[in-house]
Amino acid sequence: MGLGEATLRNHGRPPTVIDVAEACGLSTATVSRVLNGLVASVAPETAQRVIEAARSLGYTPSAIGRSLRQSETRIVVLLVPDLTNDFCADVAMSLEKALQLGGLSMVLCNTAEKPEQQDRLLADAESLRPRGIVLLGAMDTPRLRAMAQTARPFIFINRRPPPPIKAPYVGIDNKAAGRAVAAHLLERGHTGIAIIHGPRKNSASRSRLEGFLGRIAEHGIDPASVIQIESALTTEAGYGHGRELLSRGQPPRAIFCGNDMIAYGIYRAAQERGVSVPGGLAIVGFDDNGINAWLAPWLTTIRVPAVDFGPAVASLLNEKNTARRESEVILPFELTVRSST
Amino acid sequence: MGLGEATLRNHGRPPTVIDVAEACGLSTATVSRVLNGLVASVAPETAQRVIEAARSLGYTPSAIGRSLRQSETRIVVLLVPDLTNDFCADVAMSLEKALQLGGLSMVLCNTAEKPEQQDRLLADAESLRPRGIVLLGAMDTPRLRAMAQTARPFIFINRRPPPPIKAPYVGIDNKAAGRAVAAHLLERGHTGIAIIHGPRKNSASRSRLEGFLGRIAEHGIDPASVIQIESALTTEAGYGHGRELLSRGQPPRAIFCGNDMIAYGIYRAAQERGVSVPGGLAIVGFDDNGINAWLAPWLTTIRVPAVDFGPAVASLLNEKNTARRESEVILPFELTVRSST
DNA sequence: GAGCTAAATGTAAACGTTGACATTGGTTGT
DNA sequence: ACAACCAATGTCAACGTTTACATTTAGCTC
Repeated sequence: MGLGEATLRNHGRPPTVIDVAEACGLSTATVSRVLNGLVASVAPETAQRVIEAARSLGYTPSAIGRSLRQSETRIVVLLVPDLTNDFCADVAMSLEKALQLGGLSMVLCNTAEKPEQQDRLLADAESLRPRGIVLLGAMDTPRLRAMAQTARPFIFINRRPPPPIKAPYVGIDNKAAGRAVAAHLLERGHTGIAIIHGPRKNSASRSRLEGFLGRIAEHGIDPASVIQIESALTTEAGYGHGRELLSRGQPPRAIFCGNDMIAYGIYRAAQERGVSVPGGLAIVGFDDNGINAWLAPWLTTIRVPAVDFGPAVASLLNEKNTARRESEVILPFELTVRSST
Repeated sequence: MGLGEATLRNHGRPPTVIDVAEACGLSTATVSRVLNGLVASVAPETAQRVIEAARSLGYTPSAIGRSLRQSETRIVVLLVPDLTNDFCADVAMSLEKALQLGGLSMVLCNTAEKPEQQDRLLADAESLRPRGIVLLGAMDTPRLRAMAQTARPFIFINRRPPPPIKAPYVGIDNKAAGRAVAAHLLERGHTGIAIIHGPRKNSASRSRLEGFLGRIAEHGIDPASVIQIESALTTEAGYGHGRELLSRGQPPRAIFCGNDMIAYGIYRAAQERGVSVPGGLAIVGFDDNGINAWLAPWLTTIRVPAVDFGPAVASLLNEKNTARRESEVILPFELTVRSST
């Protein structure tokens, strides 16, 4: 049997194009042509012979060999800050799906919001020579700046590339979203407002804060009267800040959270202190995690179309000269009003 | 400047080990030795020269070249059925973390529980020549059987390898878990029991069902009186079955769900019909998603240590002869009793 | 100082694939 | 009959890295 033979000769390694060529008495070039669908210049019965030989040997082309020859892999690297965050998971899944359609594979790495880890992962990514590198929630690190000058396509999601770097961006209009939340809270007559936002280093957090405070100011309220807290984007952090805020002499009556996770934590803190929502405290989240529909049907939040991010990124990657293009895809958001405001 | 020179010569491609060798006037062998930490047989000042040249050129070794030479990549492929499921996300994240420590990268693919898609992805995975292939919730497909005979390490999570295949397995004792849930419900005096389980094709679902019914029978109840429903493991499916069950003339008074997602759906259906939990209906989930602590603090469920799966899988991958070894890692589960029972 | 050893470095082949170019043999046009 | 062409297939180099083996050099010993 051919299979045994090849296995033997290759010392346990998978069969190569040479094995297939020998098995069907043709050259490697012809085998390659057939297997890559260049059937135009191959006789039909020859093609058939190749296909049968490949099948009987259980041949699968080596992506390594192909990549080396073409000096290009079919891999895209995605860096996320936290996969347990629903939003990240949705983006990751939608990107993987979109890439699958184009025959690309996705390497997923978790930066855990740690700059050093991001740099380590960027180095690993670089050595993979991927088709592109996608950063969800990028941090401004030395290696990022260094690598951004490369020809390799970089795409930023949710947080814009740090200033000197020019690269495509996919996200929403965070400033407008911040304004929308402020407008909503003001319209409902809420005062005593607090905002628990993400790291100021991130363009997304900054823009939301800016939009939010801007709208507040327009309404004639002193933005300085708004309690501003910089926080990690986790339930635990939200819960901690919630307890602290609610134990103040004059606790806030409305809180705008950097994401839904924080909002969950705040909600828990409010419940524990017997503060009613929205009567005693209004809460607004951000992202509208898919699970909200089932488990947090009370949460007013900004719906971000996470599953649309993947296709948008994939199509940017397929464009020519993606690297140099400073294109932007701004996706629509939507204020989802529920009972927490 | 060296950088410009190399860039020019390579026509925009990243610098290679040859560029570095030329830049420091040494051979590629020496460069390779230094960069791979074989410092033992290289003079210290020579090593320094190499390192500086590499740095000034911005050299990053190509994983492709290395892989080709060593006919082995540093990639592990993980196939999951649904990344929006918290449990899958936790496993994926913990595996990625564990692999990172060993310098491995993780390619993540979504099978969406579709057999054809799993087979397509398995073919892609094979061509990547990964260090190992990890299947979370594997389906029994032709290609899986074919590939399992390969020397390449396969590891099964949560669902055992389909019978003829021998491969390492990481999971919990599903039968015991099923028994534990039954014991708990019986102890609380619940009758009129239903079970909404995952696909019967999967060993995990089957074992749970078996353990559950076994324990019921031991209690003197006819297992045939238990309503059994095979279902997809999603909130939507749970909600649908919940509505149907609760609209029956004699609705069940206790439901054991295949995972927490289904339980969320059931809960919603119960709320909508005004059925109290656990008074009118007891609900038990499975997995204990991390978000439960915050958003579903009412759900009695089996806690599966998702974040321990990654390290367990990683250590199996690092063992020698992983492929042939039929090892098993059975992780502990825990019945988390909350107010839904 | 010849002979030996060990340290430091160099040489070259191999990994699997593809595609530019070369070759073969047959067919058409004049 | 000869050139020109076309279709089908083959040859071979290149992609970037690592490593077995070869070579050089310096430091010893007797």
